[in-house]
Amino acid sequence: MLADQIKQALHQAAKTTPWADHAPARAQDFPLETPKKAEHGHYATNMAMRLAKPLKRAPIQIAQELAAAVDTSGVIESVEVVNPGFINIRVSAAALRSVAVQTLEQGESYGKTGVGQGAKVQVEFVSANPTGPLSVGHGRLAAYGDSLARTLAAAGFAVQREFYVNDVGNQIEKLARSIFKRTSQSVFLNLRRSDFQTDEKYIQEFKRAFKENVTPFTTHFQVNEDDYQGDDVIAASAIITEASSELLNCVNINLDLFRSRKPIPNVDDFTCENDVQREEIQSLLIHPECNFSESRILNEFAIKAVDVYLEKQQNTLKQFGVVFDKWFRESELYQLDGVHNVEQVNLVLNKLRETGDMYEKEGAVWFASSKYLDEKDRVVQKSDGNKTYLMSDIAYIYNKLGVRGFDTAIYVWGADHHGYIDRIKSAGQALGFAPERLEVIIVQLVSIKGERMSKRRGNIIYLDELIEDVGADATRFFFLTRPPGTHCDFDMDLARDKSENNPMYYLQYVHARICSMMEKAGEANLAPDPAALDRLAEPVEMELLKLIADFPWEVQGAALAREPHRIINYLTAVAGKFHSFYHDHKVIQQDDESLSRARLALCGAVRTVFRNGLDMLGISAPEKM
RNA sequence: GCGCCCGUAGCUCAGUUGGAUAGAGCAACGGACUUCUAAUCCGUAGGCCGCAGGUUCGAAUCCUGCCGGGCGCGCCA
Repeated sequence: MLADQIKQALHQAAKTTPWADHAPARAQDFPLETPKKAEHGHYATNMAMRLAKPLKRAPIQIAQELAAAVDTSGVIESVEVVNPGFINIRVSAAALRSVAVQTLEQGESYGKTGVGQGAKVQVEFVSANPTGPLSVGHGRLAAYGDSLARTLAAAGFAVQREFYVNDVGNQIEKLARSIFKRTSQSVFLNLRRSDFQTDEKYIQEFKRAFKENVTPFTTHFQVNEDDYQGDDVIAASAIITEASSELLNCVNINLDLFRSRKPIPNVDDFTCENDVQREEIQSLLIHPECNFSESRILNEFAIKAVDVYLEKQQNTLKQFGVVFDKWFRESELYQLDGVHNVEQVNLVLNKLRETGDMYEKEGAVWFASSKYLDEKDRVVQKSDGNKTYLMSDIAYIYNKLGVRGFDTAIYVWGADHHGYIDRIKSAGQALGFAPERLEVIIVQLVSIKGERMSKRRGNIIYLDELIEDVGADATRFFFLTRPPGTHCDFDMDLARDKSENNPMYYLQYVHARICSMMEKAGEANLAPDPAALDRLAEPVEMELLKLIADFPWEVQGAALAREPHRIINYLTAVAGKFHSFYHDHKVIQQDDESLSRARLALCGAVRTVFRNGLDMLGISAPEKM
């Protein structure tokens, strides 16, 4: 890329100065910036000012020494030293023109660089609990994580996108119980989803019928504060029982038992010496006639519920253009490891016991996270024997960095999780991983402005509703236009706006405009011709070429800073320049074929930048608008 | 109370490891379509960069204190 060539040249020049040993060792570390003002050149370096202090010399002199040594016979056309010590660099027109040639040659791979050196990076994001639909907050996480992954891939990292599924624990049990209750209700009410045209109608009738049938039964199977109360549970219940008549049968039998007031045997009614005995009794309790027990039903519901919600989430994300490479289930960490014949959680637990990072106190097992970054120690195994989510998370780190060998694991979390950063990083350190291998990025929460449809469910809006309302492109655009750390006020009215008020079209329009122009050119038998590029001489054309040259540099910067929003800023700047150029200069000129071909080549390069840039954002590049 | 994040134009926000005269979009006002798409362009107006100190050649950016807003502080996930 052009910037690298400049750095090389400067690095080379620095070697011949009196202060050569103070210059950066590697060319890629040579400071270079792109000035805001055109009169400050194409590139600038503040090297001299940085060295003024260590060298105890006037920066302007250092700058002059460097400037004098720069080879101006290649891509650099001129260097200029300005107070207090800036060195402004201009690139030759030939070098700028060759940028367009490269862009057209490289096509979809233009913008890619090798800084990542193929390092294995995992981006874990969204990771919502499989207990409900995705919200708009998840949407921002999805848009950010996915664009970050695309940007990292373009910068030469080997990226894997992962979604962590919390499929064990209290939340899942709670969900299973809620679905079980809803299913019992539907059996009692004798309602079947298949008798209704849509889920909405079914849910509506379900709620109406339930209200009108208040019996002792309803007090037993009533959903309360401890249950998930959303309508999606009613739908999930229907989906599960439609797919499994066996399970529905069990619910039926359970209801019969309840009606006949036969007590449902429970393992807690017996005294158990130990877990083995407890399990034996549990298995004996399975009803002899129908081979079922309520806890078994709940277990079955839990497994199916996770599948149902996961599939829904996957569909929503797919509509959003986000596809994960791996859906990692927490339960995997509790499966026996074939090599050591022990659960991964216990493997890690024992490992940390040996290093003294885990200890027992008051019947629980604690992680000594305060030895590292945390303010206090945390429980990983409760006194009832159950592991906490933190234990899973610790084992998960080991799985990522130790077992699967990612060089870097990036966690993308919502702001409500920021309190866990210290403990998760502590865990990484306790396991012996270098701190920089575990990154946590906090994405601030989303609020909705101009929202009108929030009456039904308070302020909760689901991601699929948002996508349906404003479209996947606009949704992604508005989430990505801000850096992750800022609070996002989502302007529904603006996002929904299908007119020129919507800034997203400003970007897409560039692409559509060029496509349409290319079509016109084709009719006139004109094609882009890089060989004609030396016809380009207008200042605005050279500025456009310079911007095109910046693309790989911008992508690289966005990837390394984990800030994909920079691509939007960049594309907006290119769009402004392009629209301005388009307005002032006619591309297709019947009486000047070579100029037409040259400008078409320029436009083709701009189009490539937009295709690739929009792709990194996950926003479509329409050919017509 | 403690911790993290944020505070920039009327609104939503950029501002690249500290750099040159702080920028976009929306809203407002005034212009430009017989022309490759006006979903566009050109111009005007709009600012104690929350406040006060400090660090230095140089601060919106780094440090300290305060003010205002968001979030988090469980043997919950």
